[in-house]
Amino acid sequence: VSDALLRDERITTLGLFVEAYAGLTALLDAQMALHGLSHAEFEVLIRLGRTNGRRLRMTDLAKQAAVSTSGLTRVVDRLEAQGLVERTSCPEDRRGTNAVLTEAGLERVIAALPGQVEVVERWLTGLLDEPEQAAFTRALRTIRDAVRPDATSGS
Amino acid sequence: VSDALLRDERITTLGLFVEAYAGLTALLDAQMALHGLSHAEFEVLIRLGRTNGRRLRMTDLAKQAAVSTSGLTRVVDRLEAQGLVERTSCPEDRRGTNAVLTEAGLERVIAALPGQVEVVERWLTGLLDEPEQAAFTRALRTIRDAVRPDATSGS
DNA sequence: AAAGATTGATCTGTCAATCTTG
DNA sequence: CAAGATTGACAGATCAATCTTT
Repeated sequence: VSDALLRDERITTLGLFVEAYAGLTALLDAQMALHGLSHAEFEVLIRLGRTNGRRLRMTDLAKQAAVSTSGLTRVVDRLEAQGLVERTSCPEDRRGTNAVLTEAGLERVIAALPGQVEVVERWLTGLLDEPEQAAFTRALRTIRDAVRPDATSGS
Repeated sequence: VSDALLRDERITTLGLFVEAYAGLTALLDAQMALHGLSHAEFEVLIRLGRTNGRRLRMTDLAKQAAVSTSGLTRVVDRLEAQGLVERTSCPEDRRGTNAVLTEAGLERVIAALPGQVEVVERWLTGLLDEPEQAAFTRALRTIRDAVRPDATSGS
């Protein structure tokens, strides 16, 4: 059996991407755990925090956070139980539900942010000089725009 | 409450990283599913395929693939049930178990690779010109080397 | 006692089915 | 009937506990 593909350059790039992501998120998750948040919970809170009115429909939030709608239902269940998010029904479309960030939710995510920034600074941006950082960010944005056309739904 | 951190540049970079990764792996996973493999299974098979003797100890394989040892036990259980991997006990240390890639396992991962390469080419390398690709790969390697010091255990 | 591997309990996410509203 | 959201059943991974070998 020919196995040249096992060493293919593009597969190597993919491997680096996967390993860098896994290593970095392990550090980020450990940091977030100090503030009682999981990756998925942080993802939801920060997206609500950045939105006008600090609220999004469940469906839009699910698309942005790249989870299924049922997965989002469960994340929001947990966040609501902690008082970090509230559900309110959409006035203009009674099928819909808005997830709304509470004051406590905003405080929680803001409390977690300095630690997250520190990890990113130490293990990512701090390892690259200015032009490298710019090139890296540009490449990521190019890829993101291609593979996640609906990542900004509702915002 | 001050919320300037919500728009911090480094958090934005992190967001791009997470979204690019999520979008890309969704495409890769769909492609791999056509060959009956999950992400974790592919990860294990390709690492065995690249190793001398096509075998690794469970502990080393777990470190490389960034899963817990119990998680690896379960992945190898499934792969063994499909005949893609075999367990053999280490001759020199009877506590250890080697996971060995079978001929069928090698064929399976090689069959899946062209599709993976195609996805990477189309949604990552193909979107960047030569110097951008080189810079992107270099940055990823820098980050990976920092955050995953044990990613090459046993090889 | 420590290391390698596995197992039971549990947690988190998905898919398919269901309920409500448009 | 389609869209938004939720629920039950289930798949995949982790942690803590256990067993064997060093």
